[in-house]
Amino acid sequence: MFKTACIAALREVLGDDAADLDLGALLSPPPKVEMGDLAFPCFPLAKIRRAAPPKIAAELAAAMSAGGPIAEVKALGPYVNFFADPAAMLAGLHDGLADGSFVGACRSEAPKRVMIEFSQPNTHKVFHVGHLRNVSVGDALVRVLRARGHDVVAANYYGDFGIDVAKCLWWLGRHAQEEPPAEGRTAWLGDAYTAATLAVEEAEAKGKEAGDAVKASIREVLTGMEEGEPEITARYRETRQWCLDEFADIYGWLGVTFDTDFFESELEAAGNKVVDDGLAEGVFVESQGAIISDLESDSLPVALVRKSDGSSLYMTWDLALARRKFDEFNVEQSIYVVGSEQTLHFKQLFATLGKMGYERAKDCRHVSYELVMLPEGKMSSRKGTAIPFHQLRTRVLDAIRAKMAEAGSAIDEAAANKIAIACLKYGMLHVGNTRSVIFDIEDWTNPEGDTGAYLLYSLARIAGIQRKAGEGVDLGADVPADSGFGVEAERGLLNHLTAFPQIVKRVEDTCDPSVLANYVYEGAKRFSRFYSECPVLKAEPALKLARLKLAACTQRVFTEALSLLGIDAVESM
RNA sequence: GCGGGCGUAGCUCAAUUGGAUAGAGCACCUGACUACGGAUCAGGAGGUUGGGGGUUCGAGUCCUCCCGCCCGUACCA
Repeated sequence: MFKTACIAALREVLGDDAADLDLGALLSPPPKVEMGDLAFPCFPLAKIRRAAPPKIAAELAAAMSAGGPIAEVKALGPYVNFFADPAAMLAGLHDGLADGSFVGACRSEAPKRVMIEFSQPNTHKVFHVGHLRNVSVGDALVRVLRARGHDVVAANYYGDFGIDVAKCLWWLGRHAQEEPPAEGRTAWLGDAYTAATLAVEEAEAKGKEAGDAVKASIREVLTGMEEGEPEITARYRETRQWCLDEFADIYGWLGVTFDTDFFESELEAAGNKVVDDGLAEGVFVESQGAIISDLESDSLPVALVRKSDGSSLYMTWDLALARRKFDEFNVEQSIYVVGSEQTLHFKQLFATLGKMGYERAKDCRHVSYELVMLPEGKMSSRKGTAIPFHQLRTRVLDAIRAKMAEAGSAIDEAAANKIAIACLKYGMLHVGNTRSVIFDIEDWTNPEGDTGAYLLYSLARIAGIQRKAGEGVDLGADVPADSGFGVEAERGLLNHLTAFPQIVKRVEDTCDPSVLANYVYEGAKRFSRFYSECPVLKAEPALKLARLKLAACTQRVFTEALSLLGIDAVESM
């Protein structure tokens, strides 16, 4: 309403000069609240009107008058700055939140059916901090795209088969007397996998013969898995289930859910069929004894789809899986949340799907993100520096409980868990996808500063105000014009809250949840300033009403924004 | 070699997609009504945005050439 009023006012004074200008796009908030709520830059008019931008700004401002939602118009240098009527803006936001139109404004004009594949954990390997970034990003995207009105299928894809699994089982077979721990069995299996990998390397170091012997005995295990040899199959099924149970436990704790699960172990036959079909159709060709997808027309290197020994690869499974996504799930868009080291793989996958005749291949999207690092440097499961998830969880929880104890509050386990999750997810999400995340447990759980706890704290403070305000106030009532509402701290917060729908859209466009995470943090900063500068309960009735309404709006928007990040609010902490 | 990513305060990150004096947090220094929750707020100090050139009213952002780090580059996943 305010913005459209500004556009209308500009269009009126500009006349034909506005013909080629996208006024809505040019209008943007000034860097500081005291400069107004929206600004119009006059640079594009300089050529048309053949005058200096500041002069044009002054002329335009003089030609416009305040009225309706516009409280004031004035020129500031080369900009025309519009000031909103704060009470009207507050009323607009509050009513929009009450009748659902504000959140409704987040919705896309073109809803579609989209599948988001993320997490993709490997069984028989450690689930560690690094994997948490993928889960955080993927889950946030699922939530955001749903808020945008899309029909989202959240998909997981378990790497539960293949030579790596065989390695782990091979090692266990040789150390059968060792018992798995009660907690962290995935990590325990991961250790076995690592030990097996080291054993292979050691053997190889001794010579080709020794290396081949070890690899052959591992391959025997794989063959046993493929052919259903009883002992191997029993061990495989049991250990696989341990991993799936532990993954379920992790997702449960994090509040992450999937609509469908895919398993690598189920794609072998479909993969073979994709390759055979492709050969028959001339999509794939033979090369050096292997089957490839020639992507020269797409300026990409060839992609191997079947090894010369006849076995399939990662690409083969992914092609088969993509086929299911299109044919069985009928998705219009397919999103893959996978680390940036696989960028080439996905370019090749999408190009190959295009060659196979899937028009929607062009709407496939690889959401790539950089690695998680430790303050000491790269994580290495080899060196044991990767922090297994179960260990991470207890360490973060301990840090949060310690802080609660220090603050003298009774330790509320439910709240402690929510705060721990907020710290972890916010830490993973507030950095842009293209940059690596440095996981520093001290930093992330630091009670002071830019953390998930800070976000929850602002909500706890709002809840505190509301508890003391009681039920007596009718927030639906209008704020009188002379309430005194509208100082900088109030308008800064109000402006920020209003921008929420655009932020949600931007997250979809960029597939980068850090946009939203930073938005909430910035909002929490603005709320804290409001909180310290603007007493609510002690204010005069009219002003108190306005501030209570603003606090309520803040609560609604923050709660919604955090939920899109997969973070739950707490009442007290 | 080729392709992609990154480089912003001592450290960790932003910057509304080309706009006003490049902003936050940590760490350091100084303050805040016996408090609607101090897990907070205000202020100070800290910058040649890796470097050079270019595009234009205007560049951290776009083009170009260097430098540094990371990733990828058909029979691993």
